[in-house]
Amino acid sequence: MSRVRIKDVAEYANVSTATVSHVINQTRFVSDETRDRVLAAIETLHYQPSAIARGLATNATRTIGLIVSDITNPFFTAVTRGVEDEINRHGFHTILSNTDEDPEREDEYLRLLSARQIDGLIIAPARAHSERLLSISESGIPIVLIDRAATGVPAPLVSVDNEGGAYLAVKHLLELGHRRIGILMGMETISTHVMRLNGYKRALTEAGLTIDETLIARTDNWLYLPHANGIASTPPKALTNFQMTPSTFNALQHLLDLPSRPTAIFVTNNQMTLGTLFALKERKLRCPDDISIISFDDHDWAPLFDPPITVVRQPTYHLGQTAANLLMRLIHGEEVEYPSPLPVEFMERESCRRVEAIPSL
Amino acid sequence: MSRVRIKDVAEYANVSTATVSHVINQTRFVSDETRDRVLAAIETLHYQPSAIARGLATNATRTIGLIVSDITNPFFTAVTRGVEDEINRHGFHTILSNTDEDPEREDEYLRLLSARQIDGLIIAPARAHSERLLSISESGIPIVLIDRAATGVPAPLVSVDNEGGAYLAVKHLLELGHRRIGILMGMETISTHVMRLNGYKRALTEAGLTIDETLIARTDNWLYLPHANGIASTPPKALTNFQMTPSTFNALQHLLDLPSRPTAIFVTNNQMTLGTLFALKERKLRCPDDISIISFDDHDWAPLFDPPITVVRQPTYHLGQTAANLLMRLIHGEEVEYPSPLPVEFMERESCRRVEAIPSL
DNA sequence: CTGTTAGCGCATTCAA
DNA sequence: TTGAATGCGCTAACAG
Repeated sequence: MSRVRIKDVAEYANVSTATVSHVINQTRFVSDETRDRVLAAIETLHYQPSAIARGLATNATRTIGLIVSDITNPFFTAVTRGVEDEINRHGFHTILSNTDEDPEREDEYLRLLSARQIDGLIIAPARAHSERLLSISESGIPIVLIDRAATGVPAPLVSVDNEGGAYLAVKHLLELGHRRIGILMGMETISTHVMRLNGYKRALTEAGLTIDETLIARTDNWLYLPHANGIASTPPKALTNFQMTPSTFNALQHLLDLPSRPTAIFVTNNQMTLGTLFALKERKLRCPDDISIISFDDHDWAPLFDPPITVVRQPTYHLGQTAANLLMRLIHGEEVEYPSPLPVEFMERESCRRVEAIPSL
Repeated sequence: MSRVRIKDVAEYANVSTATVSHVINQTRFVSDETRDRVLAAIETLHYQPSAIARGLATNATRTIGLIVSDITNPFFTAVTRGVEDEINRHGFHTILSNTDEDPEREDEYLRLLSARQIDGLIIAPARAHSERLLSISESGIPIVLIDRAATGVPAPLVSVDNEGGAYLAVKHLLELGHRRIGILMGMETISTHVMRLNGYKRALTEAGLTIDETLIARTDNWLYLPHANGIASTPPKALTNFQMTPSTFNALQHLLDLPSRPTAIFVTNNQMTLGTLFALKERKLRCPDDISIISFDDHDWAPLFDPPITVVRQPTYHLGQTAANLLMRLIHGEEVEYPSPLPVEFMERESCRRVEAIPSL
């Protein structure tokens, strides 16, 4: 730890602590001569100002909080990296927290972070309405929402065009001749999923189809597999009931067990896509021969799956960057206008096939 | 921000600030009556102690630093999650930094973190020897190394049995009859890769084979693809030259262009595995028919590749947990013994085939 | 059982 | 062009 304090530097350089402070922060004029002396002293003593003390004096910590549901979700991994890079570029630090979509954990983290006097917060809220988030906002700390909206919080939202992206995906399936199109979606407490459902519905409606509620499978984002399944080293997600019920896997079984099975499924995030592929494998269903899959959110390995997955890609890293950049501007007291949704990109690969005849109903 | 200070609580409860502090920290006896009064005051005033002020007074920030090369690498993602969970369980926070294996960035982050007076540090060092890491260690802040060793730093290392795992992998290939076995490895500045190379060599030597240097392909961990290749939304890794040269892709070309091509390749981490699969695809080489692949480090999607990849799995999440747990004990002043490497697990899938005849030499 | 008070290391106002 | 002195909010002697 920096055992040498500003006082030591001052004595060594034969100036007051005020002067040392001012040369460090360039906050008032100091003659070349004394400045050099101070700088030299800092150098030889290896002086390193204490961020803590500075924080107490200035009421600014140069630290921001980042709250996501799970860093292990590749979407948030990339977002986090984007935030990190941008934040660090400004000489700030990021404190990371995972909520696992649990509102209580979110509350706890919000409490802890505000005690830490973070200078700003980037959050993918676990639910649409949070009292604590509101009160943090009211206390004046800048907030940027990422990926998901929160009601009542006067903060910019950085997200993609979820409705439009979903619309694109489903439209693609329609154009390939599909008529019974299922959707596998996450919790409707999350605005993102609602938007994607909306896009799905709009595409179907525009095509003159009616919405069949049995084709809408809901799941949480977690546990895409009945466990003990021998796959990699992810956190023990199966630990809480909250995370268990109902898994992607189960939700999908329902869809596949339907008397008239959908010929295509729109899967609304990348974790559920994994679950879907596992489920198809277990049921020995071939994609795209038996069923077509299109997914929201791309990843590095999507082109390497069997088959390569057709997706709607979101600019994940850029999402994080944008949010961080916005937050920095808010922290610096600038006015920012609320950004419009970032565009998504359609990536056609091989997981959707053309169907000729409308399946018998 | 917490506008209400300890003084306000004290006045409201008609006690001294000392008493308030003591009921909060349970650091000396307080009568039930006054304690209740204080607690009530805290409640009604929504008092939230300032972590900053506390930090200045106690010289402890309840914050640790975590330095990895890239959170986007699924290995470090899982490790980070493990660290996070364990650290938060103790009421501490984690500050995250990505070095991209760049020693200068590492130095910079170390500097910033020590100015922040973190209570401890978990680091996957970018290189074996770091002066700054040494000096941080000497200044008395607890350090735990993760995944990789660093010379001269008196800190526990939490890693897996890299040598043994590599040995296992190569032994498997040998048992399947392979004799020309290539290795695709990362930078030798990282101890982990050296250990894996050692395991590779030991297996070959024990089998009575001589080490063929042309079968050893070295690469950095980055950029597993010539860019503009239309895959997901990872950070712009191609931005620095450091990260570009020589990519997995190129290193692999060399191996595949060999006059007598290896019949199997041991790929020493998951990022390079992606690169390998892309390269095979581009060369229209079938795995395992044309070439067998075995990889160090598992991931959720490995079973879904075509073919499912045989791997040596490491307990990534557990690795992070263990490191964090160790660090907490160091922070609390406990003596800890240096842990032995965690065991790896062999996961046979379908990317390695038996070869009958020894290929003509 | 509880209160007074002196720092923690820095930034900053007021003076000079 | 620079110093002296005060305070940021809390903890922890020391005192009672």
